[in-house]
Amino acid sequence: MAADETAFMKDFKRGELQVQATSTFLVEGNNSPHMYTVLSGWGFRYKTLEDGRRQILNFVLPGDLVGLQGTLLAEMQHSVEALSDMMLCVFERNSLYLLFKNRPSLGFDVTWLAAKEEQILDEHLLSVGRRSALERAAYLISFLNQRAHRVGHLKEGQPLAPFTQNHIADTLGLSLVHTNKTLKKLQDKGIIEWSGKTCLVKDTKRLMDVANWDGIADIQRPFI
Amino acid sequence: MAADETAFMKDFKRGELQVQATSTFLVEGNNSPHMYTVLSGWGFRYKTLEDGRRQILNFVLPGDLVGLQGTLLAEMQHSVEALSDMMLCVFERNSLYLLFKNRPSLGFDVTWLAAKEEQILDEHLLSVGRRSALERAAYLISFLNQRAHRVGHLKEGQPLAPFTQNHIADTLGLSLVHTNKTLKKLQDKGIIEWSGKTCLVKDTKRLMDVANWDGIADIQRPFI
DNA sequence: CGCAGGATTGATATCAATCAATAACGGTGG
DNA sequence: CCACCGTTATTGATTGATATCAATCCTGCG
Repeated sequence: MAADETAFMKDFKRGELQVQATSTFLVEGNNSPHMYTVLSGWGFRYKTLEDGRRQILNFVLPGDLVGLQGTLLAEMQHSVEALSDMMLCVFERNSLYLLFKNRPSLGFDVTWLAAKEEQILDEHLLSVGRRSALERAAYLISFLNQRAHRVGHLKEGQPLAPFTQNHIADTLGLSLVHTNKTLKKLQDKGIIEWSGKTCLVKDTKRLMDVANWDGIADIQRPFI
Repeated sequence: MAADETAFMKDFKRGELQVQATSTFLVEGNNSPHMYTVLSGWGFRYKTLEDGRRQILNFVLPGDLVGLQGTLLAEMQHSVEALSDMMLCVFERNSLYLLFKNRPSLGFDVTWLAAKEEQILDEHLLSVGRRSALERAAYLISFLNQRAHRVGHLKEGQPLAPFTQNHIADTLGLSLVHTNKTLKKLQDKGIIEWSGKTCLVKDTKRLMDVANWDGIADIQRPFI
């Protein structure tokens, strides 16, 4: 980001928000006046049906934009919850248009991020719709691992954390029990190691193999 | 759209493209130099696994932007196929940034459409991940029907067409046979009527009821 | 008339959900 | 330090939903 852009963003920025692990900071149906960029920590976006069934849509990591839908489409149709403590950069919803007007390149970046999110959802949908339980689990863990490394959220040899098998289940569209058995299979093959609220990937290549997945395109993400 | 914007778009526009029903006009992995807006007809976006399993991600209708991912992220990771004959408005991929620079409000609209697509994918993911076969089918048909009416693609009393139960199956993440049995159930309840490559919604309200779905927010879509 | 693509149906096989315990673990209060 | 408790993980048995297999039936069309 160029110097003048940084200056502009500083102006655009409204403050920082710290949220605690397990707290839901954006709620479906609400009409928050804010939009965020994740500075540190991670969380997830989800929707629920009336009877409580929950589907996790995607995870948010450092550099991700959160709440754009609410900003553009008037109302959030999903909630966002923190997995770890998070630090967020807060923006005023109403000033988004100013960004497009005064800094077209930043507006372009926002669109880039939106398109990227769409691409990820496409892959998730393929996964939930057409991959078997084992393939799905392998894909998800591989995806999370890769993404976490890319944004510098994880160092080499560190496990994904903290999250429960319930989170995995609700992402995969499987029951908790079956998810447990499926993860066990991956563990028995020596591909991953689940322990506590932690998942270590021991063999990235085989994991992607099982998933029948090529990985995330290695393009530089713009940062806003 | 204001008069000067129309003029600008005319300049931006590269021509029109007519595609025949069943032809695939954007292919996964390709790097097309074009981006499109749908003027008439409809089609669908999809991805496939190596062994041929196919997942339909979403449908494209008049007013939709097609190929934005390819433009921003270098490579299309899904294909697009026409269900009916379609007329497309062709744009040059490289000039997208100009649009952001010279007509921020249009850039803003592009982002709006991207966010909307994301919202729809969220709902589809919830559906495929957590709704039962019957609920899923009801949701999908209800969704398509509503969307087709909103964009003026369908008049009152007309059935959705043309598409096969195979398309439905590949959208729902179900097998063809089970999809057939599920649609039959909806038909036996008197909610829909499938005939040939056509599906008529007879009772919108009950359909949404079965699906446990509230419908698409009735916001005006920008047109590009 | 015969053919091809699409729709429909019944029988059977599989995968994943549900039910029901139990085990491991961390945190808390005594 | 220990007993207790809630959350998370694990396991086996059973049920239920959906996939697969194998026909058959339409219907529009050459």
